[in-house]
Amino acid sequence: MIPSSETVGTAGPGRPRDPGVNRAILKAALRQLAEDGYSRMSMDAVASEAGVTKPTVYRRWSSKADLATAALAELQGAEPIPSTGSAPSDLKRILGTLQKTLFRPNGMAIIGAVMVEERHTPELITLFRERVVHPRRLMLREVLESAEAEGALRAGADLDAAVNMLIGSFYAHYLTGDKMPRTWARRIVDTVWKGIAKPGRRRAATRR
Amino acid sequence: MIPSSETVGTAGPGRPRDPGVNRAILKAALRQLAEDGYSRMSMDAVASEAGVTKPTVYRRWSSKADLATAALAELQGAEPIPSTGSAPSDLKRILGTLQKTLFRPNGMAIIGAVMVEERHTPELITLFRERVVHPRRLMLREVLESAEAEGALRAGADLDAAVNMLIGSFYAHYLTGDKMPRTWARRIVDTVWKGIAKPGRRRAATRR
DNA sequence: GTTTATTTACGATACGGTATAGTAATTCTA
DNA sequence: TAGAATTACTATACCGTATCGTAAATAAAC
Repeated sequence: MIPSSETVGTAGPGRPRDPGVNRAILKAALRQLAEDGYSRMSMDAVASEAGVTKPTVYRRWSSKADLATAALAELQGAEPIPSTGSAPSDLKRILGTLQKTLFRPNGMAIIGAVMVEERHTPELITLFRERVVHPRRLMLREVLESAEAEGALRAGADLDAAVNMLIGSFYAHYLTGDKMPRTWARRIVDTVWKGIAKPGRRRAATRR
Repeated sequence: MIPSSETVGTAGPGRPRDPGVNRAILKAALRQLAEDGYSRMSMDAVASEAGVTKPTVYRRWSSKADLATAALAELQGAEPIPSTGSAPSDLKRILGTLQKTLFRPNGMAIIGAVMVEERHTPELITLFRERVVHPRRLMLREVLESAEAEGALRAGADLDAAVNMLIGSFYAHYLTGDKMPRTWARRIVDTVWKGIAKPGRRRAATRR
């Protein structure tokens, strides 16, 4: 467990820190990390974009890697999505928000940014996995497991494969460079669901 | 259409170029591109690793971006895989080689490298799509279409979704950081196939 | 056919310009 | 007055270019 490396401002004497400065720095760092990647993200540019100067940044985070991981840690995992009672419908909603997240500007670029740094700055992808990848997978996994518990899935359905297919199809599509159709989430879930659900069963009506 | 930017050595008088030098430079460039990413790849380091000096590199490629795209172009698209007659079996073989390609050292890192440069050096991802992404997708697509022509798939099967799921599941798995099981290709194809094949039909025996 | 000039490739080295991470030295402010 | 913020700085790295000398091949002169 890596302790937070952010230098805490003690509440002692002297001028107190402006909490807005922290937020501005992290926001600028995250934006540059996503748009330019780690190695092009510069402490000068982050400071300037945040409206402060470099030593102000270094007072809070001791290095560039430190700041970058702190910025990544700001990424919140997927917000919980209320269940609709129907597994395919739940999956579509989860993937719908995933689609919005990934395909807004730089939603996908941050994945490239942490991937390419796996060798030089492995703490980035480690944290990204903890904060973003695993929570999202868990949401899908839970929907699938509860469907399985209700007997909706065929025996031996490969839930792990299903999770990877649901999420990975977005990545694969992104790499084509084509525009993502708005019905994408529905199409993916429909196809995956046919692969894991009990056959011969009328498919539940799906809301939308 | 971008013409090859490599400076061709005319066969006129003068000392001929050492063809081994070209290969060594491209190999070093590709390695650094994959391991370190584009912005950390340096012309100094490439030259040194290739056993030449910088002007020798610049005599052949006019810029760093030029060299990087030339190195990427060396990536050959998937080699053709002979058909076995059974679509699921063909898919498994294609995914099997994909698995070997992606999960050998730096097989995945190059994807991150071109992704993160989409803004600064978009020609990298453009070329990568042409040379690597599209050929691979086409192979899968062709297997699926011929299965469809033989009436093996259910009506309205979403082939595009299937292709994305087949490939994307690898990417999604990679992002978890877990080891890839050796049976992965089989599991993915099995699940996808159930989602697109005609139901009620005894599944063809799959070789292995 | 031998010799000489010409042309190109390459190594080694250096340099200009720019950019970056991180660090004093100094001023400001609660 | 103590800590926060700024300005100025150091050290380093990199891209791209230039120079100088040498190796290897062709073309021309004799």
